[in-house]
Amino acid sequence: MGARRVVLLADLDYFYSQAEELRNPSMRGKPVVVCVYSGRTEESGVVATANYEARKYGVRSGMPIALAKKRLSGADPVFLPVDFPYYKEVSERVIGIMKEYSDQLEQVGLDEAYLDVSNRVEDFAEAEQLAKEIKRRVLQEAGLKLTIGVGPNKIIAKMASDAAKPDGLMVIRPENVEEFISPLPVDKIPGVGKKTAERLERMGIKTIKDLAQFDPVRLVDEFGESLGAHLHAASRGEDEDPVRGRAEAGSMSRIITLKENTKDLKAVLPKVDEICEEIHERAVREGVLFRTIGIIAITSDLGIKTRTKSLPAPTDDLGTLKRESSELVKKFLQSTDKEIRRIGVHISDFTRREKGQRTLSGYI
DNA sequence: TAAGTTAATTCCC
DNA sequence: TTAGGGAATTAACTTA
Ligand SMILES: Nc1ncnc2c1ncn2[C@@H]1O[C@H](COP(=O)(O)OP(=O)(O)OP(=O)(O)O)[C@@H](O)[C@H]1O
Ligand SMILES: [Mg+2]
Repeated sequence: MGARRVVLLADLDYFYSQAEELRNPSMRGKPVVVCVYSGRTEESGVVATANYEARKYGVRSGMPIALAKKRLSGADPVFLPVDFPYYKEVSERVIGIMKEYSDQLEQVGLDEAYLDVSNRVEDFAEAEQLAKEIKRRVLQEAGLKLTIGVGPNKIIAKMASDAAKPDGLMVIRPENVEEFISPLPVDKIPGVGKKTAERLERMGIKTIKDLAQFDPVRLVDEFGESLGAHLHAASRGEDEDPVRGRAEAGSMSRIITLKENTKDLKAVLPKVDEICEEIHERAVREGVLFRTIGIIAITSDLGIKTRTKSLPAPTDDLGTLKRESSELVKKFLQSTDKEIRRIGVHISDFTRREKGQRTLSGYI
């Protein structure tokens, strides 16, 4: 029961930029920056990712495009818009190769996958050889570099990969877990983001060593049963979370940036209608019915607000989608004084539309 | 009081 | 100071 595991985390290096270099190899050696343009002004938007040539100049994911341009002036950079369908295609080729190495594969986003190889290897030395083979094959057959972390669980595999990138391989055996994690800052623990790291810092906890020495009862007190226990276990390098395949896509969303911030419902509703039409078209094309409708509003202070409503029955009716989305936006604007910067619509709680299935359409 | 449902948030890529 | 996807937690409410 709960036999010791060998878990591997494979993470493609600077993925979107690397995919672009694959499509156009003449860009290799130059800084390549993949951008999400918002359309508000000519250059508004952020960097999705940048290759390591660009990172040398301090360019990072999430950085405004204008700042990246400034940092790269004179460095002969290439700026490209994101192309999700292409990255998805490239990703599928890579995941296909990895699936040959374990039937326990958990994909995370487009560029990462956990593999539980406990049944395929005898020890960590063998896992290291397997990881080398995966790296070799992904490079030969898909043309991409990646980093692999190997450990006794998902958290350690992930932290090993983070420490080894780019084009790296790091194996952390159980007996080396403590020395590996102790000196690292707490925000290197997967699941500890900005908010949690700030709270820990206020409690005087900066490194994982600090966290390991802290009274677990007080952690649970502070952070609740789940996060408190997770923090304590992680500080000791322990993590039982299994590698498991993820379900098919269960939601669709589309969010846009408005030309100008507004609190005027009449200015937002036409956009909401357009977004609903796009999402509806995709839902019908993919044959899904949705039972939950939501809106996402990013306010001028960049706060993220969501409002959702569950329907009495699944539907794919456009009128219902538009009515409910509009209603949620209207109620949101009535509940606040803030201006809206970005607006989006979200559908979820899918069931597949079976042949000839009918729905309660257009209910009120 | 327990169990299910709904809505909002936090965190991940 | 972006987009689109996912998992998990938690609080509040409903129902049995
Ligand atoms: N803030 C972001 N906004 C939009 N897309 C992002 C953002 N951060 C990461 N991504 C996209 O997700 C992909 C995977 O993210 P990840 O954190 O693995 O970084 P990466 O670009 O692959 O770099 P590396 O893994 O070498 O550090 C990236 O290629 C990237 O383009
Ligand atoms: Mg990556």
